Amino acid sequence: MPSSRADSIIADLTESQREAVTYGDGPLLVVAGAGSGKTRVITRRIAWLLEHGTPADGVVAVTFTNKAADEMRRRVEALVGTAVYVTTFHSFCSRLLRREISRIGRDQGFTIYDRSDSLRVLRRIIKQRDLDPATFAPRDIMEFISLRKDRVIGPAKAREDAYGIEDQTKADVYAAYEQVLAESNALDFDDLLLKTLDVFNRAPEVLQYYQDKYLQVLVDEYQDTNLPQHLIARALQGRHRNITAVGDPDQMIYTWRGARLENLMEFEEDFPGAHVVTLERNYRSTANILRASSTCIRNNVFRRPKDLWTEREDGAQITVAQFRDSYAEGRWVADKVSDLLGEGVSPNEIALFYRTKFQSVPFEDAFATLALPHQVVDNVGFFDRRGVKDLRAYLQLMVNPRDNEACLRVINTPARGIGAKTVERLMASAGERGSLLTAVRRAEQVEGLSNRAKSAVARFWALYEDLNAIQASGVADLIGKLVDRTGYLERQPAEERADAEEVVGQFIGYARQYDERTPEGGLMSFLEQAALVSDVDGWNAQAGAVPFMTLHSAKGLEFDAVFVVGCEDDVLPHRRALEDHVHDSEQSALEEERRLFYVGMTRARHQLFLTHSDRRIVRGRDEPGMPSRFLYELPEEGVVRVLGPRSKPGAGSASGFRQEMAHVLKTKRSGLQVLDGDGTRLAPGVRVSHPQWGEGEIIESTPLGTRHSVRVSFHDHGTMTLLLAAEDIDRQE
DNA sequence: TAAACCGTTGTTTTT
DNA sequence: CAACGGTTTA
Repeated sequence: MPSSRADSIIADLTESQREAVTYGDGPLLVVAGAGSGKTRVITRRIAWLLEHGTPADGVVAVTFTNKAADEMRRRVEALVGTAVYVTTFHSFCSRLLRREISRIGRDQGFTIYDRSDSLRVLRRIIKQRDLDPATFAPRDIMEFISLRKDRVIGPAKAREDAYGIEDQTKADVYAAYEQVLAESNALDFDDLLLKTLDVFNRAPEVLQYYQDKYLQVLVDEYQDTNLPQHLIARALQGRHRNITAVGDPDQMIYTWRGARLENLMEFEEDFPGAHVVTLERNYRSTANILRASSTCIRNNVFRRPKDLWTEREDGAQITVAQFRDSYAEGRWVADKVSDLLGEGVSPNEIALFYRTKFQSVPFEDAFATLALPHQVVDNVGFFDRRGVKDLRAYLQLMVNPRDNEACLRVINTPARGIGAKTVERLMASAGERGSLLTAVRRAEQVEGLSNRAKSAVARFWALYEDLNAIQASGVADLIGKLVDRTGYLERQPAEERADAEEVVGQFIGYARQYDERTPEGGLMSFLEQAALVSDVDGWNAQAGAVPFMTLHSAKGLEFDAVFVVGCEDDVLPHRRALEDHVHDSEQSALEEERRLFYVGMTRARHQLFLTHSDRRIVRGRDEPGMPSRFLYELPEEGVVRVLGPRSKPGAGSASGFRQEMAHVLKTKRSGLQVLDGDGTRLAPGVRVSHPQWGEGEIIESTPLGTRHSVRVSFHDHGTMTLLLAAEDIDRQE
């Protein structure tokens, strides 16, 4: 019964896109090259299914990030006016486990441990067992465990498979780690997937319920799914066998996290009778960009050959530019972006990608200097900051009193006289079964505690009860009251106070957004969301700012103009990546790095810039760098190579650099004093004083995230552009 | 107990 | 150059 709306869903699709969208029952694999309309196919297919009788709540679509899920939900809703369940594997599992985890003898109030929580647990176990920290570094053991969890190998099997005493010991630590997490009623990221599989295995009726519920299962980015995710997808498609997997082998970039290309390459064996549709026409990029990226990726040997084609024009040439150092690189990129903005390109349509996060710094400085709007996409970094982690731990402990990790974190934060020895005795008293918090409650009976310690612990217990009694109108309100009652800010050391205030303020702001979006949400789901955020989730695509992000975060996005910076050997490809033993050979590790480069290039619609420097600062050291070997793999045609200025900064500004030299100050202790008004306002006309440059007047002030880019005309030293954060300004008394 | 000090160590990517 | 761990000191 194709309605006219159903017709319009496929009206503007090509033959092969239409084939994928309208395919009937049974497993379907869509191998979709970069820019071939993958997202379009998946959203249209959902719309098509809904128009052809599938009820809205019979669909589950899985994407890679929450951001992508929101976007897809929005698009489907725009097409057919119905909301469907679009989620990530981890959110899906977490939500499922909140309902079903009792089936495997666990409690639904579980805490989700992130990597740093897991590392703390491991550190404790390692110390407890007196293991040599050189052979048994927490990171190494974490890797050992995670590698096994990605392959659905439990501690017992790990122990069996262990070859040599070292792996045996690691397997023992793995077993202990599992026990500690169970005692704390905590799950790590991998557990979310594994426990879901456990539930499916141990309670077939639960699996059957979900199989009956989800008549259509769609999974995006299938090339980056790991074994547990593959098994979950396969379990869900159960009897109806309606699964749609979409992916591109050339964009597999998560081997180190357990991604298995086999999930995609052997799809037809895992899902017998599967239909395969291949999309090879690229609609996104100019012919130059497509040619360059295809030429490069063709160097991968472990690859099923695929030839993307386009009917587009050659377009602008790709620029490969070389610089003296990363600061020159930053200035040039900022200058180019400034030109693009001048030509009317929206800042939302320009992006900057790098291999590693720390590479953002010189670019942030350069952009700030020219007052160019930009946003460093690093959500996870925010949730990892100390203040946020502390407050989250308090909240977590309220939801899950057994969470020993959270308890350990907050019991003496801020300092309240409960030292390491006291904590140790409490832990000993809690023993195998009871939680640390139980020991806190019964501090009176704990042996070996001084009266002073006992009363300090009793005060902490009173505080905990007090926190639990808080009546709050929402999560933001709750956090606010929590900060008050714990004295979190007041007891912060003076120099960290401003920093902590800012972090707390931002966290409350985040919670307020949550309260507004999900008024019925509740604390547990807030914490869950906070635990499962990804970097790109925090990026506002409409913010009018150029996003800076890692190549990994860039997957699935597209922009008019793209800058891939730091294209140097040891960075891209990354040295550590080539040493990684997750890969079975250095060759395959190199190929993954090449795919990463490929992902970056293929994000660009019209303009692509690839930059590299001869020197860069690594760990405070100035180190030489060679052009990335990938740059030599680009074709001659459609690529122009330019050399940045060789001269020292400031000494002549040959090729279009801004004449006015700007000084970017370190964010701390700039020593700038505001002489007018309340001493904090950074508006034009306000007089300021600087220890080095004397007095001046603000000409222009542009907010840049948490900072301000401020142009100041100094009476004796001309115009400077300063990058200022609130704590940089010495308030006048 | 906690603050202050000092030396070592490490940095890839992230749900 | 940070961040963290371990030590010493008040």
